[in-house]
Amino acid sequence: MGLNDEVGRRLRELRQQQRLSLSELARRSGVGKGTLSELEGGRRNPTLDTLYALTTALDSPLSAVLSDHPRHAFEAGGEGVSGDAVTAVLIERFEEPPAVTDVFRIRIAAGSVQESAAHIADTSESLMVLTGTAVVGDPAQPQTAGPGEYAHWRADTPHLYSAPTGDVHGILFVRYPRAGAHRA
Amino acid sequence: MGLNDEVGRRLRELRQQQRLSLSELARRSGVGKGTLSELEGGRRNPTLDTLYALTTALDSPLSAVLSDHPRHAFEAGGEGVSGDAVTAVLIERFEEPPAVTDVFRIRIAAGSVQESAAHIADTSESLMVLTGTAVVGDPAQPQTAGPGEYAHWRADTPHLYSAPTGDVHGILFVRYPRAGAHRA
DNA sequence: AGGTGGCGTTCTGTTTACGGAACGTTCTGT
DNA sequence: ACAGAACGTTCCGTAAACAGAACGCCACCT
Repeated sequence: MGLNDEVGRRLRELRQQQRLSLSELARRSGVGKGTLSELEGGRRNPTLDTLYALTTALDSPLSAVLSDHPRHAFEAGGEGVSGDAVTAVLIERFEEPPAVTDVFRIRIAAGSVQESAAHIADTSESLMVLTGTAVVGDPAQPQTAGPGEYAHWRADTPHLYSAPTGDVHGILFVRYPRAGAHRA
Repeated sequence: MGLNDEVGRRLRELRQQQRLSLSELARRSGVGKGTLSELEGGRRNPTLDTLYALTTALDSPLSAVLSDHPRHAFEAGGEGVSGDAVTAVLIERFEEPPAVTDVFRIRIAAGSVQESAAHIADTSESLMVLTGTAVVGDPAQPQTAGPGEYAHWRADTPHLYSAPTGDVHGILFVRYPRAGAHRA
């Protein structure tokens, strides 16, 4: 049930869908046909270059051959249940001398509450809600933001994310100083 | 030109986002730290197993590290609201029954002023400034927003975008009622 | 100060993914 | 029947990806 079995299987499927022989794909991609044979059989652990050469020759994106695991846990580790209450994917990162801003596409699962530990000093977060109603920020004085609304809070203290009434989608901004100090 | 440079760069970004040291990530993923160091430097051609071990330890999907979607989608993304002074690329669109929200990556050229005509009724816009200082909104009472700050204005009247002191980068939200009949 | 422990890089020996050659098989055509 | 050619698999020498050790650096101890 290896990852390489999976990738090999997909590779073979893709090739056969295009009515290409193993030899022909090897020729077009520049990959040795022995390599390709063992790869499709899941008996090899391909390098990125090899995968890229093959998917390109198959006119497919790399993702066509990788088991797409579209889950990303936000703020994993730390305390508490880092479950699937909040998922976030980085879509942009801005760096300028004094600070860095990360822009995430975020989803808060319906009915869930997640508390996040403090980040480094002078970190702040902002949320633009796209759909749903979010309750976020300081646990003592949380803010509520609905579709099209905006919230801003300090993130150098513990803070929470929750979606009491239904799934929330939004864009989250995390802004923190550029200095590289570590906290305990 | 390397695919491996790109992957290495993303890997490092992801790791730093999570405030993990190289050594710590190596420990958690079971990947040798020498390997990880050279990988982040683009001096290696990682195998699938290695990539998977790393992205799993980073709680990210494999695709987060493959130049496939995340950032190239922006460059490829076509639809823009472009004038002389303002360039914008759509990065996300949310549709829910009452309204649609478009999320743009926006740049306002230094020293420029652009006025936009009124959009349809009940349209509003919000801007999160990432770098620079923007002056935006109602021409009679424009708002100023610096890095990390936020502005919101009605867009069903003429409104302006300007960057008096230097290039401005940000994320622009345009929210408008859903086209067509009002359905409950 | 010396010591301790973290960091990221470079070095080293082992393992293995690679391209290509050699192989057995099957399917043409003459 | 026998080429001839294509197929996919297995073999082989080489290049390189790997884990881990050794290194130099810096911060914080006692």
